[in-house]
Formats: sequence, C-alpha cells, structure tokens
Amino acid sequence: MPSTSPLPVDLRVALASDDWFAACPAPLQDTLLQLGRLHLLGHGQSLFSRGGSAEGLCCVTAGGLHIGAVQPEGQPAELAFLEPYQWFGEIGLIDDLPRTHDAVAEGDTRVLVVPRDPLLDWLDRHPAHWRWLGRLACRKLRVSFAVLEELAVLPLEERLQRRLRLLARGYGSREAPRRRIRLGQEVLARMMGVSRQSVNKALKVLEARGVLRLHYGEIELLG
Amino acid sequence: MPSTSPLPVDLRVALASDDWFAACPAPLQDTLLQLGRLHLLGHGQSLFSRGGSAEGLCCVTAGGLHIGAVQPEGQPAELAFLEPYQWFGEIGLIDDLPRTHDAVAEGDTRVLVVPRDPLLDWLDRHPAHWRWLGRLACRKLRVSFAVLEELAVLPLEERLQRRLRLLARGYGSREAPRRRIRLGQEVLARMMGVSRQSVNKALKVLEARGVLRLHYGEIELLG
DNA sequence: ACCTGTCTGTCAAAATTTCGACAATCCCGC
DNA sequence: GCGGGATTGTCGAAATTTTGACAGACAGGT
Repeated sequence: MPSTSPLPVDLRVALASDDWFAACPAPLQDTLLQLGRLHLLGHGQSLFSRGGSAEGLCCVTAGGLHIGAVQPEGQPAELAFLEPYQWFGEIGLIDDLPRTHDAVAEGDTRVLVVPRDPLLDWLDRHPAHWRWLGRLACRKLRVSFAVLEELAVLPLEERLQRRLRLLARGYGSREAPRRRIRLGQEVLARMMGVSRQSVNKALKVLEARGVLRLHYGEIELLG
Repeated sequence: MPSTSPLPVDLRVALASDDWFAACPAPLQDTLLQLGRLHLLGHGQSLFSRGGSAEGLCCVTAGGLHIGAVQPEGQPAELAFLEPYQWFGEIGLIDDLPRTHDAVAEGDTRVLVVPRDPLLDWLDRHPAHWRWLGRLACRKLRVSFAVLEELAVLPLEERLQRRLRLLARGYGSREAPRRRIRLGQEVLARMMGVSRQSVNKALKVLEARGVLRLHYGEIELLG
C-alpha cells in the first residue's frame, strides 16, 4: 500500500523529456498532471500485480520499476525495466482488462498515478484524446514486435547490444540515450531469457568489440 | 497491385465471428463495411511491405496472410499467420508510422481494406471510436507480452503447444478454436525461431502426449 | 497412373547453452 | 579498516540445438 505525496512544481518540465508526453496535446497533459497523484514506493515494494484491476495510467518519476512476472512453478521473467519518465498502464485503461504484469520498485521510487475513473470521465468528455493513449500502446507494440523478431533471427550478442540501446533510450521514450545502465547481469539475463553466464560471455564479446565497458553493477555504452 | 471486388452481402455476419469486430459499436461496424473495399491477392502476392505507409485498416476475409519480415542479411522471420476474420493494420492508423512487417498471401486471399483517409475523417467526427482501435492494438500487445514471457520461461514443447492453440483461436480473435491448423513445420519453425528439426521433434513429443495428431501439411489439435 | 516438387521423419557431428561450482572483486555499513 | 553480502568472471561436464544430409511420404497436375 504505497503512500502519496504532493506534486513538485517542476514535474511538468521533467515529464516533457518523454517523447510521448511531450507530443500530447496540452489539455491532455494538463489533465494528467491535475488528476495525477504521486505514490512512494520503497525498494522491493509492489505497485500492482498481474491479474489485478488497473487503477490508472502511471508514470515513473524517480527510481525504477521492474515489470515482469513470477511463474507459479518456475523462474521469474522480466519484461522491462522502467525509469523516469516512462508512462505505462494504458493497456488496462483502454481495454478494461486486468494487469498483464507485476510492477516492483528498484530502490526508492516515485510513481505518478492518474486514477482510472476521473480520467475515464474526462476522456468521455474529450474522446479525441483516446488516440493518444492508443499511440502509447502502439509504441510498445512496435518495440515488442522488434524484440520478437530479433529473438528469432539474431545471435545473443546482437540481441543484447540492441536491448541495451533500447534500455538506454527508455524503450524509445526519449531521443537522447543514457550512457550508463545500472542493471546487474543477473537481471539482464532474466530479461533476455538466457543464463547469467551466457550474458556475461556476450557482454565480454561486446566489450572486446568496443561497444561498451563493464563496471560493477552497471554497463557503460560507448559510441 | 491487388485488384478490387464488390462486398458480398453476408460479409457482415462472417465478420462478427471476430470478437473485436463483434464487440464494436454498430456505427463503427457500419463505417468499416461502408468504407471497406475487397482486395484480391494471388498466392505469394504482397499486400504491403515493411516501411511502406499504412494505407488503412485491414481484415482477412478469405485465404491467409503471412505477417513477417525478410532480413537483408539473414533468414526470414514470421510473426503471425492471419486467417479470416482477423483485423490488422490499426497500428499505422493510430500512430501514423510506417508498416512494421510484410504481408504476403497464402493461396488465393481476400482482404477487406478500409482506406486510411476516409476512416480518419470519420474518426475525426466520431472520436470516441478511437478507443476501439486502441482495444485492437491492446489485444495484440497482450498476446505479444505472453509470447515474450513464454520464450524466456518455457521449454520448446510447451511454447509450441501454446502457439498452436493461439493460432487455433486466431490470436484470441475468436472464442471457438479451429481443430486443424494448415501450416507446414517449416513455417512453424520460422514462427518459433528454431530449426525445423527441433519443431518436428517437439511435435512428436506432443503427439505422444496425445495433445495433437500430425498430418501432411497440417496439425490436428485434440482435446 | 505417373512425375515432380514439397513436406516429413530421422540421423550424426558440430556448435551452443545450461548447470553447478568456485574464486575474485566490489560496495556498504559498522 | 574490516567483514559480509552481493556481483562478476570463469571453468568443465551435461544437455540441448543447429546444421547438413538423405530417404520416404504425400498431393496435384498432366
């Protein structure tokens, strides 16, 4: 049960670093900011779980969120790692179905949550903005398609390189890539669906190629 | 350059076998039918290609469509195989970006194409219906997420079994599953991103388990 | 009924990946 | 500065997958 805190005044500027939010019409931006409430999460705390009902549209504003699922029988899978200022949760808003994944905080994390019902009310009165929620979903769809294709076609090193660049650019959410990625190789392995040892070997290959440099608990992308 | 033919009168009934179309509001259904034009494709003919501009929303009404991509360097990947009466092409409509994949006909194929510009005009006047296009995209997003997770977590036999059931239910487009799937093991292998031999072995395992029966050029699902 | 191109089933060798293990390294708190 | 927990780097054996190959089965056209 995360706690709530007031919105910082400069939040709007920071949010504009996300391509989707920046491209949204001003009325939609205003509404999201007006309706949004900040939720504070400690490390390992859950924002929502697979199968739960969607409480609204969300955006990470500090910290990070692991999006994944723990299988009843087997090992956990990690779909994505979200950092500021990436939006998510639009799927449940659009199709009114339960959450597809678990969301767990990495370190102290802040999440802006725009509650479902008031947002749906506003969208009822301004239905043209549904297209913008659709665009958010489409961005994820395009990324998913690309990842699925790479999985079938590319060797692990290439896939890893692309995934790292994807992470660096916030899954296409911002133009300028982050230089450093703070993720352990263990987490990376869960994302790629291979063993940690394979990730380590592939990373070494990429380091030898001059693509990146390895540090403790993080990866520095070069070029 | 596919040719065009008039709409059969009973098309509306057939289209309602798709869950998405059946759930759409009547005005949207009417508009899609009024604006839609049937395109006829011969075997191997392309409806559109990756990178091309989206000409509209589409629905297979006869035959089948391979959705995939041929890499410049390497082997082709197949994302999906669409049969009647599955809708697609909404991504480009929503986000106005180029096609993500190639679409190639399997045998004589008919595709209902709802041209972009008139549909956008109509949506401008009835913007609440954007949500329904969003729902179509969300359905694909949920399927993609499920497939991505299975890839990371499940052994090939399980993945294959689930993919076959997914194909049988038209990727979630219809409730009642098809009993027979007319796809060669070669194509199936391209979909799963593994070798044909691996698919064959996995299919044999599933057949021994009583999950399915193998026939020439098709697979019969049991239970 | 035959021929031909496609699809299936199977094999062994080669390549790759996983698994289990263990040492080295790093960060952080005390 | 020390200790403990977590992360990384690496190794060899086991398991899995790919590759290339080939024979048999099938379907459709003539």
